[in-house]
Amino acid sequence: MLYKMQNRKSNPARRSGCPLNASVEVLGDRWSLLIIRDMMLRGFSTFKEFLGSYEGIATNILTDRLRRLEEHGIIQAHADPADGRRLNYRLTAKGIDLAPVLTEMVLWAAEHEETDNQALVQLMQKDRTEFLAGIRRRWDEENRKAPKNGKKLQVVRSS
Amino acid sequence: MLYKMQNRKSNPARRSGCPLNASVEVLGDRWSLLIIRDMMLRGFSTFKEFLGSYEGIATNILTDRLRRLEEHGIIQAHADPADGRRLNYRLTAKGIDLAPVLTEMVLWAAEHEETDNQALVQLMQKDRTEFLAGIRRRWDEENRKAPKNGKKLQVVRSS
DNA sequence: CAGTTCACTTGTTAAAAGCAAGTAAGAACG
DNA sequence: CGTTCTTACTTGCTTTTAACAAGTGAACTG
Repeated sequence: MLYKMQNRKSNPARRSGCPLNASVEVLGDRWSLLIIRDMMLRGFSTFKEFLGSYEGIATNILTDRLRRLEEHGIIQAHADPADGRRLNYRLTAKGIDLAPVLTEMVLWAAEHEETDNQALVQLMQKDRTEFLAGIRRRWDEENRKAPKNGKKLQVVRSS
Repeated sequence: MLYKMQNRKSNPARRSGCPLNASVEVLGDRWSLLIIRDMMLRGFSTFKEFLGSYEGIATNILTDRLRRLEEHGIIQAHADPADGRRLNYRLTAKGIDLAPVLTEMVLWAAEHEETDNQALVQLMQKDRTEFLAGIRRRWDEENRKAPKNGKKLQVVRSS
């Protein structure tokens, strides 16, 4: 098992109460933020889409990260009403609130590292507030229609 | 060896050109950001101080993270002119530019997780721009006096 | 109802983290 | 000026986590 099962409430033995440490314990690995990026910026929502992302995550790691993000209340899995095999993962309010973090990380890297995707970066640089408002707007819209058809899962996880 | 040695310029085989991925590859682990926090917010600068931080990093991991952060140009080691044993680590301009990232991570965790240090959080919430300006100001001051006595190391690393 | 797609599992190997102990260069004290 | 202490590491070993490859079962598709 990749991660020991933990009571899904609050903080099961955190290293410290520092808020930065809390963020690091949730997001401080090589994949979680990339999954959130794919959902927030590219509109991805399924296992297969995440798998196909350029960086190439392994299936077991992806499964584990999706479970962790769900345990931390950052994403939620919804059964697709049109296809029983498919799970649609969506960002929660807590998840979409990570937009400023992602934005600052993108801006920092764009300034100090060699990176691609200048279009996105320029959007962020031009008016960060408006960029964030746009992300929020899209999320609001998706959530206004989505919960009607794809209802929350009863059984979140089998094991 | 904890990390394979890599040419210290630019991007030695990055997973993708996405700026977020660049940030994640540099900062996406359980310790780097905490070390940066200690330097930025608590004024720590020596190996011993980092070691004593609450989360309890191991000596070999700390050595490795300091080396990585230095390789990425986020910190710089300076020989202490008053004590030849001691190295003073200081944030570079690239390093201090991480202040907005840290701030957003702290604010996110403060809002969505159970955390301590409400004093710091309220400072950030009240006026984020002024908070960031304060960090920058302190860094400017420290750099105005520091480079005079503690000059840059000739031999950065032995191996 | 044979084949395919989707979201995982399982098994194995590689890499990284964590722990304990040791070390070398330098400083402080007597 | 030699013993002791401090700082910043190394080294060796064990545990945990990540990565890679292959397989599985339920659900859809032609």
